[in-house]
Amino acid sequence: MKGVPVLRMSTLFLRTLREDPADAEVPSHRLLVRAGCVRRVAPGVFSWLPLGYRVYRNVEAIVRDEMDAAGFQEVHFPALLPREPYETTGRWTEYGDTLFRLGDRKGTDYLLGPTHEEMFTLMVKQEFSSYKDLPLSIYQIQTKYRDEARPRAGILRGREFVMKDSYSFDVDDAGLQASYDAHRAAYRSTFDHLGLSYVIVSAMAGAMGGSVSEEFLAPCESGEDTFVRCTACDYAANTEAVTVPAPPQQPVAGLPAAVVADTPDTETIAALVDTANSRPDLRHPDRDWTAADTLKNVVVRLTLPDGTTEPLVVGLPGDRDVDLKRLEATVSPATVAPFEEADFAAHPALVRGYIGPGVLGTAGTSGIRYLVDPRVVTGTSWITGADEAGRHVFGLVAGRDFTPDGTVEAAEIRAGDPCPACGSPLDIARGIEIGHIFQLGRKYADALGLQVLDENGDLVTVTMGSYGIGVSRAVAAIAEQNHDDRGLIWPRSVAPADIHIVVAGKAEEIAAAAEDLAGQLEAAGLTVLLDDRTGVSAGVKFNDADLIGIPTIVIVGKALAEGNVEVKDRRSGDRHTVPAVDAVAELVALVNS
RNA sequence: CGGGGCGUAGCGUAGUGGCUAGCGCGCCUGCUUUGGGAGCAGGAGAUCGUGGGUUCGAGUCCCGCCGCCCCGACCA
Repeated sequence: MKGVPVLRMSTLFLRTLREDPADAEVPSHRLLVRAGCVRRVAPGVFSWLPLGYRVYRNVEAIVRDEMDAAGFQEVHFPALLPREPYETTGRWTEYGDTLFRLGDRKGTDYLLGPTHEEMFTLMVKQEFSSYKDLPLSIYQIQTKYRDEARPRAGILRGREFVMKDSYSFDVDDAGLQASYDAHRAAYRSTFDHLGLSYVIVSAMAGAMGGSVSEEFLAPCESGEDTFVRCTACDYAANTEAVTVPAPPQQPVAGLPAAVVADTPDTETIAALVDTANSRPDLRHPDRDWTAADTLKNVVVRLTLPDGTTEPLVVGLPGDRDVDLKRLEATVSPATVAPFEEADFAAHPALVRGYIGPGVLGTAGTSGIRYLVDPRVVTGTSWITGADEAGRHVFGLVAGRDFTPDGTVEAAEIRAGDPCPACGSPLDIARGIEIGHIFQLGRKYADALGLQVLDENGDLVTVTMGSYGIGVSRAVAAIAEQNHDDRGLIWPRSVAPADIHIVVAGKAEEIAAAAEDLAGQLEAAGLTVLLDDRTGVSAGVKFNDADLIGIPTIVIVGKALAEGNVEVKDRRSGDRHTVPAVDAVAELVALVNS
């Protein structure tokens, strides 16, 4: 931001708050509100005030510059979109209540774009028809709308937000991989320049469709995504995308036959294990039974986008809970809900507390789809329900006594679980999703008929990638990672100004010296916030400066008597005196370093 | 979606069915102050989220709705 006039606190449209707003919990929300950066307008909808908007614009400019530098071309779509393209790809339905829908005066359906794959696909279809035109990567920076069930944490998860979304178009898989890699590299550079620390994790494509997908997560407590990181190798994944390593299959020959036992009042795993260990006829010959010896069968109700529902049973070791997010990610776009009384009433074959594989499976008597955890491999032996009240079966062997319809990744992931890549223990942490890159493949091109002629004159369907950066969310993520108990600490690259000058003292020479310094810094191309308020005590100004979080604070005050000013580093708190005549050179060097 | 908590001035809050809804911060005026959230005096600012109900009387009790925050969603 060269040549920007000095911002003056005396006239700035800003009111800082001395106390935390009562409705803000996470640090970024609290501090962005207190520092006068944003204000809430409606649930999940925020306005930007001057200081916050400067940060926002800096973030946006860095994103734009990086995209341009990578050779991607900027376009711009409307946020208000017609229904038809989204109907064609099925997302008018798949997006469900998350889609903001509206009608015009004639009753025609419109939507506010949650993301723009359809529009980009159609635009390329309209303009290009030859392989010679590809590869192509185009992007926009635009306001998106998603009617989130639960907006939260200020601008971390809003219903209106700004996203940079890119789309790549290639004739073949190798081209898609190259475009994907180019975006991945551009994203790394972007987040580096934004001053964010991040990890790249394997992810689930979800409703977006496609195969390969990675997320850029900014690790922090307030994050909504849980991810794992290997303590030994470089494996990292969203918990939704972690694949549980399957143990080797065991020979079934020689295993004892399954035995059904009366086990009254053992509707919970804990009660079942206690009973099994306390009864001589059920005891394990060598050791105590544990919950991991049981096969727990959890029933859920899937709701498909068209509103129809179907039951699904997930079988998993009894010491594990079902992670609904993981399950939902694998069955998307269907949603998952717990099975309720009415559901059990409709399926009498399911005996609560005693459900077992006996009746399960699409080929079983119940006809209910039965998927199991990858640990339930052929040859493993289980204690599980006998499908009769008060009875369990011991020694039921997978692959011999029952055959599930398939496996599913739905069990909770715990710290210490083995890494799927190397077997070392996994760590668990939380992060904010700041970027997501997908190899979409041909889902949208197929649905919308995006084809080009190849060098042989044959029509081929284009393969696509889609890539998003949460621009407004990045502002909040940066705030989450860069603050202390006194306020924000912006990275230099996005700070609302380069230098914050505090006029500490009422002497005219002090004000004049501060003005002079501000003018020189401005002339040198730095952006300056000058606290020139009169009648405001130095303490108030110092506190506001710490709250606002410009990385370098220059105090013009009592040191001026010796011809000095003080330069304070916001992050470290270190301060030192500098001869006023040398200040400009030092500050320019500091900012450009 | 479910459960819990909350909603009083720009912000933070007190208010136990009964007087003109109180306090701090912020804001305005004046004077004094001015290096880590100054002092004194005076002042403006509230349909107590909203709609209904109970009551002689409701910020206070009841119900609906809206909004905010937190937790939860399976234990077979």
